[in-house]
Amino acid sequence: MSVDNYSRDIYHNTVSMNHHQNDAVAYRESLFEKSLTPSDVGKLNRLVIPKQYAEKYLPLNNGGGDMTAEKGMLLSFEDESGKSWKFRYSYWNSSQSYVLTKGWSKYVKDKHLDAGDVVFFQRHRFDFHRLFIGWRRRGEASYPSAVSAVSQEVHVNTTAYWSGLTTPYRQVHTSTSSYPNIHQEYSQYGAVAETPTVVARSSRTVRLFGVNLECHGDVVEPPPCPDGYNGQHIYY
Amino acid sequence: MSVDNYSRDIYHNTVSMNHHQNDAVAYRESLFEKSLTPSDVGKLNRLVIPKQYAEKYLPLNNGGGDMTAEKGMLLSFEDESGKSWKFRYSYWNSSQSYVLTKGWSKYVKDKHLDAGDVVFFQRHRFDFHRLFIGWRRRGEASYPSAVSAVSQEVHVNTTAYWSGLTTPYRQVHTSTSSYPNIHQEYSQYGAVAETPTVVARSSRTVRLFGVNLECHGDVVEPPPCPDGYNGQHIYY
DNA sequence: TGCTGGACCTGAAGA
DNA sequence: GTCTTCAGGTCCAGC
Repeated sequence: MSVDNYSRDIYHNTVSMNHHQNDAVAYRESLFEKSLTPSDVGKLNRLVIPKQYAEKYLPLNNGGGDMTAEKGMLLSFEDESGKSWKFRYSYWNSSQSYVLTKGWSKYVKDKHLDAGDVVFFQRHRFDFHRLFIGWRRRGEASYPSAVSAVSQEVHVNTTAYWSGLTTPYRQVHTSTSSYPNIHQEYSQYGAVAETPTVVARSSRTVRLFGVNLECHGDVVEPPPCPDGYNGQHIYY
Repeated sequence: MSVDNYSRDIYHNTVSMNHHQNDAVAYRESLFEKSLTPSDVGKLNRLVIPKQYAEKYLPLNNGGGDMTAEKGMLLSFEDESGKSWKFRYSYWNSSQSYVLTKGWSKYVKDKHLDAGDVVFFQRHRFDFHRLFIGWRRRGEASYPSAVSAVSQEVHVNTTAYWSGLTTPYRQVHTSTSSYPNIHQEYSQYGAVAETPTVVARSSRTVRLFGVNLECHGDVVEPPPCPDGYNGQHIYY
């Protein structure tokens, strides 16, 4: 059993759940979102990830000499229904850009996404290995979507203490940890394992996957996506 | 220092120079020329090289197991001002054609080329690694252009002896020699190195880059581009 | 075959 | 001016 299966939904019974959600949504934190361009939903079958977000939250170079960086990697994201979506994530040297390729067109079709619609990305607040993807129609505020509604709720619930963990991936992960979700299979629906392996041991240290993480109070960084992506790319 | 730097312009001071030229132009020999199609100067950003000339003078498969053939290669051409132009040169299986892609559109813009204009390609008579590119307006004879004027002059000066070297590239180059100009930087303007490494040693042998080349008198081949390209692609 | 996706390229726009 | 980003393209191998 993988470490992720151990750690899934450890707060399932300790946090009030929004009835729209199936899986510890209160512990998702927003990373970034993007208003989809015509190309993102067209025949190019790829999503360009704005470089600033890619390098901050979805590093290809996995903290060290990981060879997967060259040829890209597979990332798994859970959607609002708990379904797992796998996308190939890579860097295109020619255009100096980060892209989701393989699997992206299926997602666009499944959700009937159009240009101007918004996709957003989240991760588990404590388990950075768990990534989430959501979407909403263009023009909609973020609350009508169930997932993003809770995303808001999570934001409200964020304490000053935990905001210290809202840092770019590589700042809290050592080079020895493998990248989130690569080639990992998640169960189709909500997890059931409740054996906790993430335990808050003091006000300043969290043991996460066998690693003690210091949560420095002096790390003051705004939440990664507090007000959404003020996109330059608005269509319609 | 590369072999090209050694061998550049070794005849600079031994041959009368056309005052329009900057760099041993008397030793350029025409390879082929092409009347540009609308596509060649349009948004496709590529020049189709007629297959017969491509295979004769710009072989992608560099005489052996060179891996650069698969992904194409970078070729450098000097223009009439001595400026170096790099083009990606490759073979498109889908259309069974040879093309210059990357860099081509810049050249078209820089020279303000239109459909019907003519581009021509030359190489150094003794140093096949040096390639040249030139152009003229549609309808112009080849003499008004400085470069092509000298090209004519060179042709006149060609002796029966030297015409034995006017052979397809692969006939005089072994598989051990790397391809011309790949990733090589030329100085922006005329070369200054005058140390000769090309030495005529007898009436039948030329030492070129450390290789003795036999110049058989019975090799009778017409000059590669005696009268220009009798193009099928004439516009206007 | 047609479609997906992998790698490449360019032009426009902004910094 | 130059440099970077990225939207909108290309070709083509594989399925």
